[in-house]
Amino acid sequence: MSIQQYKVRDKILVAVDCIIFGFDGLHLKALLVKRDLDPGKGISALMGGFVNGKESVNDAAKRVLNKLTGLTDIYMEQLTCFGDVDRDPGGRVISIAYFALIKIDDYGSDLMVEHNSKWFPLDDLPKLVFDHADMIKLAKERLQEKVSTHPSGFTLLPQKFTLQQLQALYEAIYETPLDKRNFTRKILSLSILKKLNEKETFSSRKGAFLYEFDKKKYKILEKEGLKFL
Amino acid sequence: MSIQQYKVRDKILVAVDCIIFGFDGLHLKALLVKRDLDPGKGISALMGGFVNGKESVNDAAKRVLNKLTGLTDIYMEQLTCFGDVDRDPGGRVISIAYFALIKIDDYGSDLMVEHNSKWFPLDDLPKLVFDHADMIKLAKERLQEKVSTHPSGFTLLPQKFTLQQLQALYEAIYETPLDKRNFTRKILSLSILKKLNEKETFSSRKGAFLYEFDKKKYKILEKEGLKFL
DNA sequence: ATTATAAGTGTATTTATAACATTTATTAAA
DNA sequence: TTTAATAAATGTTATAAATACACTTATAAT
Repeated sequence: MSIQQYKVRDKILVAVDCIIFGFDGLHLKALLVKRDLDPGKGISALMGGFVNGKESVNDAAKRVLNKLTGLTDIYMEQLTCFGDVDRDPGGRVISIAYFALIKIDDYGSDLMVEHNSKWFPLDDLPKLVFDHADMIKLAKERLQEKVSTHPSGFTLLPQKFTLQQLQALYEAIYETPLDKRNFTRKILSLSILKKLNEKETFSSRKGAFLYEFDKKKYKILEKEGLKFL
Repeated sequence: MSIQQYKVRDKILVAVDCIIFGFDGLHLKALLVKRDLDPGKGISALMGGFVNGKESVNDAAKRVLNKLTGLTDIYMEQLTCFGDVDRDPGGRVISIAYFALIKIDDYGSDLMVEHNSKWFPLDDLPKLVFDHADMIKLAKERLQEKVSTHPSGFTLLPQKFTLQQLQALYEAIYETPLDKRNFTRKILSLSILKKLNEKETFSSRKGAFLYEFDKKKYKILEKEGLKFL
């Protein structure tokens, strides 16, 4: 219900593109599709779509993400707007980029076939359409900042995880090795992990204790501001 | 020169809005105008405008900012996209918000008359149109993060400034008092300030030494990542 | 019983942050 | 010319955080 319309001006196509991060225990990965329309048909691209007039930009991003993954309640936040005039040779399209973090195992192989999608390690990306490589680069930087002050990274791990998995995740995100003792001490000192009476015995004979993120405790500590690593 | 056009879809009006920060030595302020078109005519608002089809979103923000201030080379960065469906009762308009930092003295009173603009302390803002209050709130949070790792704050001060002015600026941005000795030691330890052989004697009998930001030194140290406060 | 594997753990050093009060330079007024 | 007033300049100590570094332990497979 508009109370008054603006006079005719340059309307612009608005798209959303999603940088979807996953973690396989060793490498940070991005989920890419083969673009199914020209320009750039057949080239690797981020999952994206146009924002329609009746939905918010955030909702458009959720819709696109849900279409690709079938998942709802995905951790997602807006990255930035890419607004260069010639970024898309198909027309004047600005794109609002979002980055999302999902558990790589939640994304089934049937969906990969259906959407012609594939995980790529961040350090070995294929050629990408338009400015999508810039988007991924920026998203990675934002992810690094984010996980240093927020527990968002846990979203990339299974619900139950070992301290070594968590460390491997931070090492992959920061692209730097970390000292195991210092890492363990630091992360446990935050007291936002719940140690379970379960071990994962897949990767060692001794077995490593599993932990869970303790959301309640975190909510209490959040206000004062935690520093992760 | 498009190589192929997308088929007709929902095109959307795209606006930019600028949160322009200034510092008067005591308070952090935002520059606001009286909106000159409906809806919301006469109500306080951020300076904004529509993005036209032939300019990048960033260029649109620069244009709008230049129109208001007459200034070029302003420190500015994109904040985020505000994309709710009903955020603007005048129609479906998404807005890319930018925040800018200027020296309050650079903005002459003739321009204030011409644009019906005025500085408001952040803790005493008038009623604002649409979601502009949210934009300012978010911009302030981003500014706090920004100045903790980048020397952007200097952009709000005169080129030559005293350590007390700099401290007052950080106190205003963080909304918290800081210890003078600790502040001085910390900021000087970064060695990105050049002490001048000049004193400013306006606010004390003894006079306080003036300093300048040393851009060259900063560029060298930047890579390793500085932590300001 | 032995071996192989990754898990789990402690200390000492360095660096950063935080808390805290007096002296100094200068001008204006007595 | 002394005195008073004002803000500038300055140092130390205590606490907390980050870093560097290597051996012991639990378990399953042989």
